[in-house]
Amino acid sequence: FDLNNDYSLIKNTLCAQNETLKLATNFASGIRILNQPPYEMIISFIISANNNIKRIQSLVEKLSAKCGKNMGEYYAFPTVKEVATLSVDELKQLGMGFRAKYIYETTKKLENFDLETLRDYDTVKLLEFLSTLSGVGPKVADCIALFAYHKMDCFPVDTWVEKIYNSYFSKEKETNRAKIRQKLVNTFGNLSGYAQQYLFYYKRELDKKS
DNA sequence: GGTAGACCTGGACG
DNA sequence: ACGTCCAGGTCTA
Repeated sequence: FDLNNDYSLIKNTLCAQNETLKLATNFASGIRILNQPPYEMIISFIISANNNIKRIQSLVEKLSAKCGKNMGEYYAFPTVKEVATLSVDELKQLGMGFRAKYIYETTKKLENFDLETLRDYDTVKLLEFLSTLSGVGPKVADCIALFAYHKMDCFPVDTWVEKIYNSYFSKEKETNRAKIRQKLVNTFGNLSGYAQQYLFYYKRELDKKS
């Protein structure tokens, strides 16, 4: 948890942006941006591509059970060295599908790389590096930068954000996610990550009810 | 440099 | 029941 940040100040700033943010911050008031382990985020978000949340969770658990440390009640998310012992075929047997190759290649590349060194990078450099990993595109790179490296000037644009943008932030329909990202980051600056989280959960909850 | 299609898998939908 | 569609995108042509 990043308890050092003043969330009430952040919320007030975001509220002032527009009416949707006002609703979103009030609704999802308990949101916090976590600092998750980089490798775990990388693999988890590679798995998330063109997948549904239930299956994403299931696959993460299967991978953990396959090669993660037994913690008694559960299995820890495996280290890069542990995943590196698996073949593409074994990853496919877990149900990773076309992502098996991405996980394999990315893990091989990171096996002898210290992901902590990336903490010194600025956001642009970090995204640039992450994008070189197999299975990591713009959206996944943003998620890793935000959730593992706490880069708050990132705004991951997924299908939900695209819907939100076209519903509340734009008159004309925009499908180019790079453009959507650019506009949102221009709007929210260093609070982009927070805005994304508030809007994301707000929209998802909104759709559940209807 | 920007844009369609394909892509594992399994739960939901008709 | 059983084919079709779709899901927190990325890769390739």
